[in-house]
Amino acid sequence: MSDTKIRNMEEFSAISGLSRPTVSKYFHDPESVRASTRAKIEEALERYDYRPNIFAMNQNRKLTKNVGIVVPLLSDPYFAEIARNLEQRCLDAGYRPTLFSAHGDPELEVEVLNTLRSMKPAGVLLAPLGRASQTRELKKFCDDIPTLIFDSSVDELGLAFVGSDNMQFTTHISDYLCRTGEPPCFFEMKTPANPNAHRRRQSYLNAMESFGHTPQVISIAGEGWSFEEIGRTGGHEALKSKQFGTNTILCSNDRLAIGLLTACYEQGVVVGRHPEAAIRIAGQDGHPHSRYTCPPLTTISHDYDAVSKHAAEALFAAIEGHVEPWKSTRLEGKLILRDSA
Amino acid sequence: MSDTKIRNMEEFSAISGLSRPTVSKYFHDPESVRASTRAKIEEALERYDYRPNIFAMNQNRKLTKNVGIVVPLLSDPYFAEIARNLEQRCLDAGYRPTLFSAHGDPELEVEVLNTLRSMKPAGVLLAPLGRASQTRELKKFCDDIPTLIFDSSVDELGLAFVGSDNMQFTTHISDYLCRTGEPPCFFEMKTPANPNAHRRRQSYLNAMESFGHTPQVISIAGEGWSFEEIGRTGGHEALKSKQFGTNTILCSNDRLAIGLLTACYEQGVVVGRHPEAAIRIAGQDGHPHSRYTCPPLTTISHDYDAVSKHAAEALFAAIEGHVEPWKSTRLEGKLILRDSA
DNA sequence: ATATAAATTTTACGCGCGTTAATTTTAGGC
DNA sequence: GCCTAAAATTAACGCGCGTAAAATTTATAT
Repeated sequence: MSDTKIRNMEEFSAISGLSRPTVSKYFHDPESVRASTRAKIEEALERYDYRPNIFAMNQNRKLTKNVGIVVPLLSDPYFAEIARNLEQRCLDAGYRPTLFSAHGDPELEVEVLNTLRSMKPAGVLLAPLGRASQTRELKKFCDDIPTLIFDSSVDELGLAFVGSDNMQFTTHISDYLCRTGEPPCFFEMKTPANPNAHRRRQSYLNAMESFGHTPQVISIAGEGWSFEEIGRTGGHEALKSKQFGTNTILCSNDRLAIGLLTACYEQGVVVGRHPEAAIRIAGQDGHPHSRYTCPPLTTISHDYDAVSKHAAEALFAAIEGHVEPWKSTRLEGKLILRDSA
Repeated sequence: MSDTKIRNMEEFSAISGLSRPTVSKYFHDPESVRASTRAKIEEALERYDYRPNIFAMNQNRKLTKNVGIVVPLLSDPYFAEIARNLEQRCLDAGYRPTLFSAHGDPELEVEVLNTLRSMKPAGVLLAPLGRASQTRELKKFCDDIPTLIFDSSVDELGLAFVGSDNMQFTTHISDYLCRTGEPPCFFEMKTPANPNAHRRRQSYLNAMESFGHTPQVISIAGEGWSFEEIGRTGGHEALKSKQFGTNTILCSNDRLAIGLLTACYEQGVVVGRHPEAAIRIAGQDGHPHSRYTCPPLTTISHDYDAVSKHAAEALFAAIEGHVEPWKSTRLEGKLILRDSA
């Protein structure tokens, strides 16, 4: 590795014995130049560590290789995990991913979208916050930039939607709970931050009806994304005022369940499916942490890998020109049986 | 809002009735132009949504406004939280933060650093993975780009180090545990992923010595960053073979403690500080999840806000030319008393 | 009103690379 | 060795903005 600094592509093409346009072509697509030429460049690349100036590169290119990944809340390990998965797929496909989080704030989400706009991304993978108020901004964004919506769907925006089949989630786990004990009541936030919650409640109601059971929904107060705390506080209240009509509680999501488990612990309520337990608690999401609660949480898990694979591939296909009509793909979850229910 | 598209700064300066260099100056620093001029620009900004092309902007500027934030593992809520905090501070200070995670992989960390290099960042906030093998690459990076190291220190690299006082952490919580019950043994990974673990073990040994107690360190096997699973597996083994010489266990970090709590649950070992409990467990870090374990985890918490405030301010000061000699700032943690110990 | 400093305008070049069109070289088949 | 298609070179322009120097205008104090 020589340490003479290469200032630009002009200099680099000189030392590799080629012309600048050829080298430029190489960086755009290594396969587009002759093998012997490619060898020359890659040899020079070994000796000098030159990298094209990305700012100059992206300035004129109609299509950059940038891909934006936007999640509503990165501190939620569920989104962190799926973002990591997507990021890796972008890298493997030769794109340059950039990660953004709205941190639960709709205004920040709009800010992120604007930042993204100025990066001229080839495409964006977006898990929207799902506030109705932002749909207009969102629509404008999707009109300008190839955007694939994942996790939670908003109208028929973007190229396509890929996410989990929330209906199937709730139906499946409700079925399991009904078959193995008392039919569940449903524990949720009155004003959920995530729109998937509505589908889950509805599926719960449908499932209970089809089983011939009376549904009971406990909707607790609380705003924002601190689901565990909301679940804990709401759980305390519900326990104290004996709102749970059955010994089985299906939570709208795992984070709420985690908070409820804490509330149960704090009130000395024993949770589990063994005979001495007072109640059963189940969640939904397959949250990375659900394995480590006490008792470990029975839940129905997103197929993280399949969701991100579908999402990434659909976006890349669209970027590369394979036009397809808008489509919604909803993947099934897998029941994970643990000790809590 | 008119919808005639502004193509570039030339056009924008025209409709705001000013010259391009003045407008350019404004975007570089709004305070650098006369108030009346600023008003004109901002009025035009209301009517037309023009944003300077960031690629063209950054191309020639010696110093961009980009700031890189690099953490070893974004799916760890501890890093996610501190990254969020740092990101906000960058935004507030007028910088453009970009978030990166090494996802626990040293090679990816080097990749991230190279990507960052090509972004010509004004500065970087880096929490290194801490693998000895990477220090050379890391040093080269720090030589070229103003880098502030946080969370875990590597030699005397970069502009400065800001992190928590791991010695104080362990000393303080050891002291608490000794005063309130049996002296603790120390539960850690044999080959920790994070170098802070070594300081914590040493502080534990020192603390026990100064209290006149015999220390006991249980080092469990396991590679990588799946601390909960490592803690759970190692916990099971340690419990079965009765390796814990006391009824009090201080874990090297909260994630390990969370895994150990699960192991205890699974073996029917009651954890807590009440009379019926068999053992006490304490963690270290103040992990966002520690509040919701069962029992809630007693721990000593990073001062998230203070760490990120110090780190961000030190970097901004350096960027703005306030040269200071290398300095290490280690902030104290706060004991959080909960039910586990 | 006048002087002076500060702000703005004008003019012009450069950054590093994308890209295009015309020209020349090269590789591979006959 | 010749022909042809493919690849590389040459030459040149443009992208959108940073920036510098000189000329001009504006604001503020006297």
